[in-house]
Amino acid sequence: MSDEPRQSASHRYTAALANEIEPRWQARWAELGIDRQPNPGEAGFDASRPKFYCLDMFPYPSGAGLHVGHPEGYTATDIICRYKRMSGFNVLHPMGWDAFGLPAEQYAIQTGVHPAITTREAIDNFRRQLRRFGFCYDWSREFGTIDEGYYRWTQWVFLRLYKSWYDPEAEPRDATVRSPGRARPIAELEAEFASGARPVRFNPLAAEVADALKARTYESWDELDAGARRDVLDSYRLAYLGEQTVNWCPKLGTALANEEVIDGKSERGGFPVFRRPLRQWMLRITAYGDRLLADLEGLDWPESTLTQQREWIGRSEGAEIDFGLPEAPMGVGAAALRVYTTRPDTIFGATYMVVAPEHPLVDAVLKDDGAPGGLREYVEWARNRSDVERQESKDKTGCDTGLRAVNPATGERIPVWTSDYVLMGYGSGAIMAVPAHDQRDFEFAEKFGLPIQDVVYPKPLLAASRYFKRRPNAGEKWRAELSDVLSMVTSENTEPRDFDSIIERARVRSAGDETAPVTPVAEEWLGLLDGLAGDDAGGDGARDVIERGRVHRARGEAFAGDGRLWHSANAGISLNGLAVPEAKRQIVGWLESEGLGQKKVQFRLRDWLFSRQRYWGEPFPIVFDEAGRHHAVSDDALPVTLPEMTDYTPEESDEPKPLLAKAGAWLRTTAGEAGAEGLDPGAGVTRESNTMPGWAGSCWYHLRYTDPGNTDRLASEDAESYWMGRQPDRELGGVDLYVGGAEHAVLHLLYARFWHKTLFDLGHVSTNEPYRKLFHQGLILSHAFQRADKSLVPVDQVEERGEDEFVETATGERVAQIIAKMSKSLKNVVNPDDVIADHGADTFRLYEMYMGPLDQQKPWDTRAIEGMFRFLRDVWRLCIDDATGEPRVADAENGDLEKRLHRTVDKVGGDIERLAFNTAIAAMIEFKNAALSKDGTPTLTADQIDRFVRTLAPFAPHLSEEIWSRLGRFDQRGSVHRQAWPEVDESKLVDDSIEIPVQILGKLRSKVTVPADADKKAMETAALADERIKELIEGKTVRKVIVVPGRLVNLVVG
RNA sequence: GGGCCCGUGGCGGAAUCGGCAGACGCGGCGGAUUUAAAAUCCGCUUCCCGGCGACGGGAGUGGGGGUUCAAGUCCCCCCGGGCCCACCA
Repeated sequence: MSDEPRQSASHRYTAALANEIEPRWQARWAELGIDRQPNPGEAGFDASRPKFYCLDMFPYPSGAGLHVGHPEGYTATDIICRYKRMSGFNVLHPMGWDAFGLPAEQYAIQTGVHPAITTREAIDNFRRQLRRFGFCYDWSREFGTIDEGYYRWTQWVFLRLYKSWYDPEAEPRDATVRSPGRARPIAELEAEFASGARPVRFNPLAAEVADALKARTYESWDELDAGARRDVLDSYRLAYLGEQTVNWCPKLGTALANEEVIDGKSERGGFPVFRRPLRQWMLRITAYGDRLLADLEGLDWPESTLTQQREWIGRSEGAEIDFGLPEAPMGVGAAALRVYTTRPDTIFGATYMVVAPEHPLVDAVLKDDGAPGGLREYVEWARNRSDVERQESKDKTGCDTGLRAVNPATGERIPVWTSDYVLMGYGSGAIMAVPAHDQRDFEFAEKFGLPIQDVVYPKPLLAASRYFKRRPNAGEKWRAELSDVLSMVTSENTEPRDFDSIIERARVRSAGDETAPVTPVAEEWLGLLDGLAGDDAGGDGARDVIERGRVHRARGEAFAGDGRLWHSANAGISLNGLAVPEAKRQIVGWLESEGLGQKKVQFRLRDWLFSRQRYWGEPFPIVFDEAGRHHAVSDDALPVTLPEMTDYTPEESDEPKPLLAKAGAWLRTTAGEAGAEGLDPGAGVTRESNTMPGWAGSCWYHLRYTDPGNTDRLASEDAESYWMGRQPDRELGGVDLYVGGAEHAVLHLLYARFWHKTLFDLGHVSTNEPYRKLFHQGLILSHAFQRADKSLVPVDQVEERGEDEFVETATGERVAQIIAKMSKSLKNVVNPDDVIADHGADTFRLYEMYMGPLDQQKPWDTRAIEGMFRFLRDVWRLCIDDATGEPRVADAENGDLEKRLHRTVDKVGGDIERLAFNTAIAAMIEFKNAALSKDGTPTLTADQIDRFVRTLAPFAPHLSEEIWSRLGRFDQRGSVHRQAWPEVDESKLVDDSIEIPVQILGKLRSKVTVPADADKKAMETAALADERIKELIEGKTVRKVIVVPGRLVNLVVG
């Protein structure tokens, strides 16, 4: 082997060489600090450069280590950051750890090892793996959310929420706020109450405060005692204690997320789970509902994410309506039942009402002796039913409460039922049921035999009638056409967006067959429409339709679409003949004038449940005095650290008991010891023993990176406003590019926006929105195998039998190869460490970027990695002599290659800007293919290698630096990663002459070469002079010539 | 059930603004080199028809229709796949 001639080529690019040069350069870069980015005011900061803040969603460091999905987004941002740095930007590109969380705690329960230990180990492993990729993070800014120096400020932000309220009338801080209102310190509210500048009352926006309390306005602040003042102020806080129904598992001693509850039992252990109201910390995110919605406008975010946020916020406009309860038994206590509806226009069709099983009215009825039989049993069953169960079975269940309400529009007495399809958490927990026009109400009414009353008449039929009227002399053909229209109208439950398109389709269908039969359905509808034709708004014809034409009902559906009202009249008001929007306006106006209801904006968004009964999270900076009142820990006393514990097993209990409640010595202390504000230092206090949820740390980490070591503030004003501030050319400030998975499209991004906005309102940060531009990388998938019954088989239990034939080893059964998510159980997870060992980090980076568009999901193909390795090997061979390891430099410049190089630089730069790394790499491969000589002679001058290597550097930083160094450039000018992006000579991008296609009737027939700047006339002349074209148009008339300068010529011949 | 996204060669994908469909890579086929294989290098590679060949003709971007001189791209309908939300009145 050793005498093999090619063996002398010992300087070839191999995996071994990659694994030698990569760590070597990583160490050298760290030593030189080339990825350090100084802050304003620090040595080495260049104020003349614009800034670029590029943020990756920081990982949760799991024990399993890095997944191939992590480096996908990280490589993309790395390329952009390196490119931006070369293009003259100050680049902030940090990395850290989202390290509080459940998995570490679960592991601690099993092993007794403190979560901090396992988490620190996982962080060290993640850091090692990330560094091996050569990412240009400024590691001097690294932190974890579990660092005391970090979560101290998480607690500090919580206290800002605790000490603030939302003033809907306050002037926004700047014009980027698109909806009124702003958070203000609660001290200002107190001062306004005390001075009489503001009427003293409970917070009208507080969901946790009873309506009766909210209705009252107090004479003066002095009238109230200290306790009452606290109650009033507490109702305004953005962080407050409120009741929320949760899934409570006594055996596990914790509340569970809905996903952790299956069939009413805990996922772990199978213990029973109960829905239980629990008093805990809530954040008043609903106060920001309008702003979180309105400020989405103007963000450069994926449309799908914007949509998801809008839907999650779920703003709807409707009305609150009071239904009288004249015969309610004593003890029910309410004279009216309040409902929320988005369709007040359908009130004439409200034939019964439904309240949630948790509704106070139900409890009131149950206290009464006259409660109907079975009600108690139903309510108990329903209240203990988990959300998961409710979702699994959508069969309607319910029970009559025996109460009767009065429909204010019709004056009729209607029954009040209870059912779990009405949720206590939305609106007022009660609805007016309109079974004719709401699918859920319809199903309920069908099941329990409740009356159904139509009041809205579908518009397509009105449109069809107009169409019919336009053709009074309709013959067979038109009848056929109309029958098609009608069959479409009646066969589709969706409202056609455009009636003309239906007509168009009908015309197309019937065009081929003039005698198309008139179907029985169409016949019926033609009859109905005949009756209707005389009067759109009403009359006997329309009434006939209403009575006979209950098409939707016949199909087992309620008609929920837009349309016109009918049968909607009493002595007080008539909605007959009105379209839905107008009918809504009229009925709400009438209700308001009668004092029976008013317009109401409702959000789907609920306040954020912020307490967890867990250990491994941020402790609340809150203590309770002996009277049970909460008090803030002062800013100076932060952080409140977690107590050491030896046993992480939750306590079995009937009452919710957080894990920290076991830490007796920590739990019970004095106000002085805890640093509590406004209490006698000797007073005994109990610490809040819940911890914050995993989301807390990720709500503001983008701010900390700007100044991670600051001990006085969450970040200095200078650093924060420089990195997060507005750019001269942009309306919005914030992070310039935020890249991460689409799984965070709602919760993380909504929570972070909320915190950021509060900090903005209070003057702690300089922008209204945290993330100006957002991008989601697509999932990286893998192969898996599927049996005929669709069950999946791990890849190690399958063998290949020839072309595309796979069988399960154990059974010999044939299985299909499919694309699936990587998962441990399928044994198809790719380990980044292995890929780097086999090919090097540069190849790995290139491969992941070459797989396809960054935002699409793509299957991992181990074989295709080879292609990227070959590319890098060829680049190496292009620049470095295999035998000597010296650079291969041509003396004279090849003009064609020079042109290509300029185009490549231009294309790659543009592609990076639009995150199209796959095509950028393709362009570089093309250049390599053109430049690589067949005979082994050098083709590129030193200057050309210099520029090409700079172009490749953001993608393959190690190989580029090595070639750069062997070219002598490192010694002369320092690292390739601190060089400028190669300049593009515009004149090199255009050719003198270009080949343009000549089409005849849109079909390519020939090509002609014309000067690049040829005008229309010249192009036309050249095209018509072409031999082939002349031949083809021989004897035909050229009717028209389409010339697109620089692109093509198209001849229209006839 | 609702919303969003996506369907292009054997495979991943390209076509950035309605203007030459299939760039680039993988795989495959043929050849060179080799005692041989691997590796490497060179060539071909959407399909169909004709031609020894240069080449010529036709079809073609899930299916059907429309707009246009021109459609992968825009509009309508249908089919298939994926993701998210899901009793929110």
